[in-house]
Amino acid sequence: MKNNVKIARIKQSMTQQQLAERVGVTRQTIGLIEKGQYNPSLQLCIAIAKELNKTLDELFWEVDDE
Amino acid sequence: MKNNVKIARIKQSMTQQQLAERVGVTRQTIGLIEKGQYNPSLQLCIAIAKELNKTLDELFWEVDDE
DNA sequence: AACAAATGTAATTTATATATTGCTTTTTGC
DNA sequence: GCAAAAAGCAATATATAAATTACATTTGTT
Repeated sequence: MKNNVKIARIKQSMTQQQLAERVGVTRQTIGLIEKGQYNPSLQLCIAIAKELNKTLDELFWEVDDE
Repeated sequence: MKNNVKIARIKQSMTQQQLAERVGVTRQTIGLIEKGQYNPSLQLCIAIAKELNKTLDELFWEVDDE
């Protein structure tokens, strides 16, 4: 479940906390998603993508593992 | 939670049952996703997209409501 | 070195996606 | 029109995403 959330978030100079608040989840949830340990819901993925000015594909589609 | 799964599935002349089997869920789950009543997991969205030869964006991104 | 902010991590609880079963309704081919 | 397949729908059970709380570690700043 690799993804590009962390990179995109840092490019926007946003903390996990800030992103979490804006999409309505906790900091821990964002942390685990970035770590690739969670299988987030589609709604959450969409909310994150919109906050980071990315599309689903840019963040979650065919992300090269490791 | 509108999406383009039903359209894409029919274009591939696949039944809900067949798609369900190929992505490893039940027919009911596919039915509810197509109806827009579910908030599926990212993994399932990716599996569906791959089976239908689409990307996440094509199936789930900014789908015009009705 | 000391402090603070950001992040990592872990246990427990709660909400909800998905499974299972069963029945009904619609669609499609003969 | 009839039969079978496909799809809609609903109740209950189970697995897991996400919340909550709490503490540890890292990173940057003075």
